[in-house]
Amino acid sequence: MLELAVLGLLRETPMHGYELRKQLHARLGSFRPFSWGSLYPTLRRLQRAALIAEQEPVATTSGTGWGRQGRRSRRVYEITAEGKDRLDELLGESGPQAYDDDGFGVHLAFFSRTPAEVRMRILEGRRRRVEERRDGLRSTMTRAGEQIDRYTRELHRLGLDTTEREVRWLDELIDHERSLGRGTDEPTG
Amino acid sequence: MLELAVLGLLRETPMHGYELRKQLHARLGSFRPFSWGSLYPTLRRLQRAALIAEQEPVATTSGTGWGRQGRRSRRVYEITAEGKDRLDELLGESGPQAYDDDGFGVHLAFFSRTPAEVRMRILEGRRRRVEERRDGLRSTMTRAGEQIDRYTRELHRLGLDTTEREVRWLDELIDHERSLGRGTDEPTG
DNA sequence: CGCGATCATATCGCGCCGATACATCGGGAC
DNA sequence: GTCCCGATGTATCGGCGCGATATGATCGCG
Repeated sequence: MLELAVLGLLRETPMHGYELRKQLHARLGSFRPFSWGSLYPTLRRLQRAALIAEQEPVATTSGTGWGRQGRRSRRVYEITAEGKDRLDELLGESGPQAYDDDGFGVHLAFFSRTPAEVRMRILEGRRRRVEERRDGLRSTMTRAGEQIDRYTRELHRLGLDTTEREVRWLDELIDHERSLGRGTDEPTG
Repeated sequence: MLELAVLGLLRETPMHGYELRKQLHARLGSFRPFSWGSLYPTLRRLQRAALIAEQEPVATTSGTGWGRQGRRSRRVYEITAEGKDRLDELLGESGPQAYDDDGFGVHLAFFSRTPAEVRMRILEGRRRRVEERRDGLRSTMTRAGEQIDRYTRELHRLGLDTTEREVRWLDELIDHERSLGRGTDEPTG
């Protein structure tokens, strides 16, 4: 997940870790609030795998590298050719992890780069997933409605409401995707 | 989190791992779908810490222990005295992890055993948390509404709707708690 | 000139997940 | 009768992400 997010951001522009995390938060908000403890190890891992590379300090004419007013150590990363391939590979996946609670938000945040038919598969997979959850909640509430703890019942009630709304929300997105496919709509960035 | 859930269930009745997980799902549904890879290691850990204990096969009168038609190896666990203490300790906590996305559902599923004033603190903490998230989404959407990717905007729209509803839902629960405190309502198990 | 806030990187242990393996048992197909 | 399938049941392994925590530079403010 973080791998996809980092590669997706670095494809747009080189950045250092701190900035990366701010951008991540701007896009994903609290859907996936990655922490430092994930980010830095991931950067190391991606670097070792040569999917990203650290830009050299680049001594300027007057040059102490980072020097002058630049921060002492500020590792700016850029995506490599292999990294781009890997990103495309990740973007092309539409398996369960692509519509998990965890993964769906991340994928959606980089949907513009995702091929249209993969987008469709992910949205439909997510829809199926959320429907399952909704149906499970419904049957639990109706069938065993009597013997369930009050608080648990409330929790399920909220879950039912949430899932119903997400299904409707997904339907809107799917409709929009379809209309894009028919060329009816302008693909507004 | 799993520790709390397992101790909470075993306090009610002894069970083996498989059954434990089914019960967990019945209560938590997809709020916290714990996997085998979590459950069994956790049982081992709790057993090592002597918070739970494995019941002996107990040779019956006709007795081959599990034998006859019983499953070959079916480890039935029960909570120990230390386990009960630990459960009370966990139930009494109202820190951040008690109203995290992850932890809140689990706590709520065992709210009946939670002291009333702790319940209140958890509900209010959760409310504050969800409000923060809601406000963050609002400002992101209004302030940077123009330059945001369409899909990201949709994601935030769903999040905003969800958080607004959860706040209202929490208000209902809080009201109910307050009415319980005033003794107006029957504490229906 | 000192001080706190922000910027910035990093590490460590641990909880949890997904995949996978394996063995037993009940029941329906044939 | 037997053969296979699906449910029951336990278990492990690698790896990811989290929370806590440490450390230091830099900036703005008084």
